[in-house]
Amino acid sequence: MRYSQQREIILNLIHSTEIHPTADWIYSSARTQIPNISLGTVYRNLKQLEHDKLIATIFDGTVVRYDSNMDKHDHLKCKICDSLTDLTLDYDFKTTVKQKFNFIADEIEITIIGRCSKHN
Amino acid sequence: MRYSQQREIILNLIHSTEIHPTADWIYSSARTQIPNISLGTVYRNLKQLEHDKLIATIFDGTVVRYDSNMDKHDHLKCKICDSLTDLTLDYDFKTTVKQKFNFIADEIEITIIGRCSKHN
DNA sequence: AAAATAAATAGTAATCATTACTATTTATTT
DNA sequence: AAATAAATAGTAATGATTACTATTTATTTT
Repeated sequence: MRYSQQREIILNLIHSTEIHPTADWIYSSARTQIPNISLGTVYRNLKQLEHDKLIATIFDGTVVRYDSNMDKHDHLKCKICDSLTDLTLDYDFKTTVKQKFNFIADEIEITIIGRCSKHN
Repeated sequence: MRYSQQREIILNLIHSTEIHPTADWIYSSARTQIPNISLGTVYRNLKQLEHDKLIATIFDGTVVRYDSNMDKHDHLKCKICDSLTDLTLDYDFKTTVKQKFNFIADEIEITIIGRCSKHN
């Protein structure tokens, strides 16, 4: 993968925030640095960065968000402020589903939806 | 909510299958019974049925699926055949996140991704 | 049972996120 | 410095979903 300033800015933006930004947020933010960056460039680079395991994709309902935290973790989603917060839960479902369903688990996605500490 | 044949057919279709169908599958299937049913009618009714808690929405990556199983349950997603299977896991994360994060959990979505018994 | 009504429909246009395409630019190699 | 192939900007196309509107239809009222 050849260097590009666009990709570096996109990756830095994702690392700069905890909000788990959308492609559109990244596009708007990148434009303050490269005003004529193309939205297609953002999407292409997001795909490449995900493929190279430098960022992760989160499916938040129907919208796609990006995460710079590559460690195994789960999410808290606040219905009121729409925030998505990382947390690490303790479980061993892989063993359970192998035994009960003969299912080989590669990943486990857990999202807990409710009200965060600021909104209850 | 006034009766309509279209809504009845849509609800029956969702109850008739285990595949957790998409709006498009429901539209195609409904057309065998009402050839000129409108796609907008399908979407409008899906929303109404969900609002009235007769069906549930599942976000499978970026695609939306519909589920007639309204009991609390989780999903196994096979990467090979793309099937989505219901299962019920045992956990108590609500207590954990209340204690550790003062987060009030309403729902918990768990999807286990991997290979089902037919594909390993 | 017929007329009135408001909800639901079909069909089409609009929107939104994402992907595809292409001529031009640019990082890297020769 | 020239060659080359990857990356870009800009635009068009796609796919899922929603919005709009004239017409139809289930239900209520008379």
